[in-house]
Amino acid sequence: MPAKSVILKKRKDFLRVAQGGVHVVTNTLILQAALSVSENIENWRVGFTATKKIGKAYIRNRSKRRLRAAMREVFPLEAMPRTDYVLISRFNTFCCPYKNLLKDLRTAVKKINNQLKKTDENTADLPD
RNA sequence: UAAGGCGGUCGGACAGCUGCGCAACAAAAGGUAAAAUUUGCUUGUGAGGAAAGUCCGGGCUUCAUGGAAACACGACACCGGAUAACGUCCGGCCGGAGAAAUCCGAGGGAAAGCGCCACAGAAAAUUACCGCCAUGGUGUGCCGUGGUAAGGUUGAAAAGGCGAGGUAAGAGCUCACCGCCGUGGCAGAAAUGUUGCGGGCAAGGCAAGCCCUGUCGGAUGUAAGACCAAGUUAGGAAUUAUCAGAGAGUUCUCUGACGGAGCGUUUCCACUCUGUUCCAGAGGUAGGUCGCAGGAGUGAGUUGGUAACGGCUUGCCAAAGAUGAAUAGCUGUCGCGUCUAACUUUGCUUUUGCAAAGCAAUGGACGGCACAAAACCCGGCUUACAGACCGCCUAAAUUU
RNA sequence: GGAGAGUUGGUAGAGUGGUAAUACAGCGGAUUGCUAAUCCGUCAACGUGUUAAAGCGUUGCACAGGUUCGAGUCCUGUACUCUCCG
Repeated sequence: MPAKSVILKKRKDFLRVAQGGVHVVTNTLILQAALSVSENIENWRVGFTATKKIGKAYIRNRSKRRLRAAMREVFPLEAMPRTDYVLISRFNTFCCPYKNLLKDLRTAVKKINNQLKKTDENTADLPD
């Protein structure tokens, strides 16, 4: 298990993941991911986003907190190293049952890992 | 009693497990040392009454500066006070609502000027269509001239109102009362109230139309601004360069004059900067550090004041300080709310039971269970807000 | 965090304080053997009315107040949308 998760903070990182990566949509959240560009980082990294569309400030804050709490339970078991994840909250992230949130996050992470592996193999096959 | 009004306080509580930001402390590695870094069964601490809207007023910041005058632009506007200041607050006046407590009001000027008042109506501000009266003519239908503004019609609004006198008919033409305007007395610090005298209607509404009068205001917002600083990039050309004097000694310095520039514009004064022109520059992008938490602060007592608020004494806070933004997630118990019953009440039935009503007690179910989260800091305003509690006031209604 | 603009039929989009234009789309009709194009009419909501209409009334310019005889327009507050500042 990695010692500590690294939180994404820079706008650049978010844009790179959103444009260059793959994404999975579930009922309660959206997950984006891309391989990390930095070679030094052994651990996975993760960022959280909530748009103004889903509500006012206190709703956005709590949505992100719940995502963070769910991440702590799920990611140590499921996440791949040297990968950047971005979790985006949806309308019902704020009010849905916590168990649903956990379940959705687990399935989303598994799916996205499979997709990442595929793309990784494809790029490896391509001749430089 | 229930109802209404005003002011104030609070804004779920406790426990467990897993976590977050900041500060302190300790340890680790590191190095001359320090900073930064990592770790911690360590310790402490961590959202609001509106943190919100960004609507006002300040502090603070930079813009190369201060003062005066005029102009422009904007805000405000009964009177007096409070305040650092305000469009805020307090007290009073006037107008309106209410039975009262109490509440509401952008509440200066329309006799400085301009503008607008659609349609309708004769006329929307020096007006006359129908009327009424007098008089002349006449074809006896009516027509002309003059007077008048009481009555009619329109409209949101019609030229003081109402009554009496008066008159050809009428009219503030005259008079009483009311209103209005001017002016004096008294009360008051003033707004204003009250009262006397005079005028004789001249003066319709709109200033949240332009405007006038008075008061106030430079712009900019912590993405201000200060500092450190990867990467990248860093002197050429033309022409000899205001005037006078002095020093040094061959392009510099000082003094004075002249020209130019200096926080909306113009002018003046002082002060400062600058001295041939053009391009490129004279560094500061990514990133980081500071700004960044104790100040017009607040509890209690006392004192001045009707009050807002001020003075004095004494206590409390220097431990929120983030920046894709911490203060949480889950579970349990209690509390709260809603619903419900095998619970309660009533009716029926010999009982079992059936039906209806209810949530005061008992049991159960459901529910993040008000509005909403600091983002430089204060004083206000505005808007959102489940529920709980406290104090004072009113007396229409009901009861005793 | 800060600064600024806007909101009018289904859509676009005018509108000096005095009757909510215009275009497109839609609907109905004319034209045609049929369609397109063209031309004419209609077109905010609700109520009333009628066999069906016409007509009549009320409310409508994001929402709520205010000024005014009268607000889409002027003033104040609220909500929402968009743009700019890195």
